[in-house]
Amino acid sequence: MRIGELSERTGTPRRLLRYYEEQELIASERSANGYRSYTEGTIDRVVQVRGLLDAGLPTRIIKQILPCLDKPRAIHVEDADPEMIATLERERDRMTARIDCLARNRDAVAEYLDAVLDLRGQGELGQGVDERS
Amino acid sequence: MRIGELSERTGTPRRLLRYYEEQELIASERSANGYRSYTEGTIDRVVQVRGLLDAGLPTRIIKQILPCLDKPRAIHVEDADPEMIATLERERDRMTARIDCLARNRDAVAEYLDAVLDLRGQGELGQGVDERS
DNA sequence: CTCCAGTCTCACATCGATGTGATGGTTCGA
DNA sequence: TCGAACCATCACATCGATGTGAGACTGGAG
Repeated sequence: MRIGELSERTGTPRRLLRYYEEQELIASERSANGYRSYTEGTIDRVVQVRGLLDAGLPTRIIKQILPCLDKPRAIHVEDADPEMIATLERERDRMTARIDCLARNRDAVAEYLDAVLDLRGQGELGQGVDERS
Repeated sequence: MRIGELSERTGTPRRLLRYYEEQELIASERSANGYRSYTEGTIDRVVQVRGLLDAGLPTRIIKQILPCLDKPRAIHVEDADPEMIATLERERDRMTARIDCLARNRDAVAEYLDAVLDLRGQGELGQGVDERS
């Protein structure tokens, strides 16, 4: 498919698809006329990339961890480079920290929301509960 | 405490502490001489803010969810504003999506790492583990 | 053939988070 | 009293992700 379709199907501006390619997060073939041509698989890839970007990872890191996810069972010698391994371990731990932080705060927000919605349901919201105008 | 100590104890540049205050993510008193003065509690607050920033939330959103976390049991009438509730629900769901995405990818990275480290342990890699100088 | 929609590249603008430096006031110990 | 080490504000720079528009090519529909 060409860039317009990929853009529509992933909800991603063309500009960003070109940017992701420049950052080597996605790849494309070129048709005879120079147009980019993507495979179906690129859709999932784009979604994944955007999810990671949204979760705060920079393209530099995403580029490094993506190869581990494509070919879950294929391990390449160059991947075993000690530096790369250290990077991956660091990022794994950072991701875990992020997850914990997000989960804690998400739970707190959810709890708060439940409490507020409870009050609304009971029509107790006026002077109610914690009083305090 | 003053800004220097807070900076050291949170590992956060002074510049950013002032920025967070400008964005209303943290608060400070002012001493007679105009110096900022923080309470012990500000340390946790800063850590929390930085965690959320690192997880991809913008200051605008952090500012909105922080009040729900401070006073877990105190619900204020103004918080029950339908718009605010909608915002919180949206953010809660976005955070959940982020968590899921991060967890999936973190697990994949971890799995990959385990596999690579296994190989190294068994010396099955290429010509030689890492053997390297 | 012409028009229009899609694509290309390139360059500049914006936005949020962060770095850095200038300039000046306060505190404190040698 | 002087200098070092704080602190203050203000302004400008940077960096990554993203927006936007110009100028040119391609290809299919009318």
